[in-house]
Amino acid sequence: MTGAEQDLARRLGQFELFSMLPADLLLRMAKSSVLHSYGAREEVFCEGDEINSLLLVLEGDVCAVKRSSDGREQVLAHLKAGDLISLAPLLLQKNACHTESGRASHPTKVLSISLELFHEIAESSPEFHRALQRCLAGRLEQLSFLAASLSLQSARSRLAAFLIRQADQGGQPAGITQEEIAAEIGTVREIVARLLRDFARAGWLERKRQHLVLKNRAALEEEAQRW
Amino acid sequence: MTGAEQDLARRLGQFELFSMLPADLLLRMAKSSVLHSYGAREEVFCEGDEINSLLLVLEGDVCAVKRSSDGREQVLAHLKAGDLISLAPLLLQKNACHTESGRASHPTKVLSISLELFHEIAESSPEFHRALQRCLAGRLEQLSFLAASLSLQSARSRLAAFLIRQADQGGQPAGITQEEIAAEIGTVREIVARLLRDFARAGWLERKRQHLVLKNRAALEEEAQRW
DNA sequence: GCAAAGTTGTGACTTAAGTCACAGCACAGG
DNA sequence: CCTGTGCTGTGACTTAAGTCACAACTTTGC
Repeated sequence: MTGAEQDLARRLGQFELFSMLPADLLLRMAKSSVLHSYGAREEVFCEGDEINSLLLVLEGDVCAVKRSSDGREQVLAHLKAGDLISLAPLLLQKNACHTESGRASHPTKVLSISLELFHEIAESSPEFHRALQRCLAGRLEQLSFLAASLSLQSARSRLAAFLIRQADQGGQPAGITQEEIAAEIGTVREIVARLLRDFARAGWLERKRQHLVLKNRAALEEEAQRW
Repeated sequence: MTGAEQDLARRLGQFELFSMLPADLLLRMAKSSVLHSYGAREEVFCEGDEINSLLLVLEGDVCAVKRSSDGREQVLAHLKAGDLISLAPLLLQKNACHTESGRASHPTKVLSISLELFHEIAESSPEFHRALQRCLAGRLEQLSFLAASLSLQSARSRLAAFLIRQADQGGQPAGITQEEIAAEIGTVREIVARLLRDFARAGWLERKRQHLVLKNRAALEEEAQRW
């Protein structure tokens, strides 16, 4: 038993999903797992691939995306530290496949854990079941919101909402290209560019290449509320 | 103990979600529950209302919808016999509110069960937890698909896909208005009318007022595959 | 420092989607 | 049987969104 494995086990125990698991189980997970590292924009998994291990995001951020034949993408979820990848297909059947593709949006570390161990964990603790449920329920709410906003809101409102969300999380929206913003809000790069220009002209923000500074949050919030 | 209650308990036990529960628990559910009936297009619950009991669809079909301020609707899910209503918010916090509105799309019976009893059930059986997870996971996959198709597919393709789905379930798509189809596929009534005309002109279906007869399923399927 | 690759800005254009208006149809209930 | 009410069909129009083309600007790597 190495110190690194104990360290990893401790980190696992800090994730909400695993916080109720006994130390020996965490240690077994740490021991039997394999670590993968990905650079920004690198493909982590691919729609259609068979799921042959449980993938857990250790750090970074993986976007779950669906692609159209003409190369457009829609981001459906962000999987961050402590999140499990392709959880839904995994729970629905044995020998499941990824139903989305995954791309690291930042440098990311992903832990690969054997499926047998996952099923053992799943059986072990009712608390773990509750945590899984909460996790699924949260994603369900997020996706409901996304689907509704794609259907009922304009690209303009979705962009405003996205900017607000970004600002709330990571300080200022930075290090993200217009192409990526487009994939988040369900449109194309040019539309994002034009809308950002509109917002800038209205004095709501300043644009400095991948670094947007919000100047009038209230106005953006109002725009985001339009349904 | 009346015969009706025993009968209800038996029906509950036939739903996948409750099939693992002991007979006495099913009977307690049946006894303490209240039955509500709704006509077609009647409102069952409303976005923003507090969730003060567990709602279970006994028979019929409830659409979970979100509305925009200008009166457009997007259907996000269909809750059928054996499905629980507003499950996600319920699992996420105490004193939760409905995050969508619900409208019966056919005559529908809904059972109202006390939240305390629900929590007791939830604790009782690990099998129940697994069933809940599968239920959540299934809805997650459906919503991912919906969000992706709203973003990446044309209204034309979404309509074709919808017609195929309808045909696969309930025989022929019947008893549904163009307005309702529009809410399903995320567009407005006139677009549905025009697209149906196009399909009819191409000989892919026949339109007879709420009764569509598919004539060329292969062509529709191909249209539905366009991404 | 320069070439290459990626990112952004923008005008001109096309097209899908949505809006408006209104006529015809069907069928439910007096 | 007629009359209201809701559903459908459709043309004309507007607008949001998407496409294309291209110039300019940044960053990266050699």
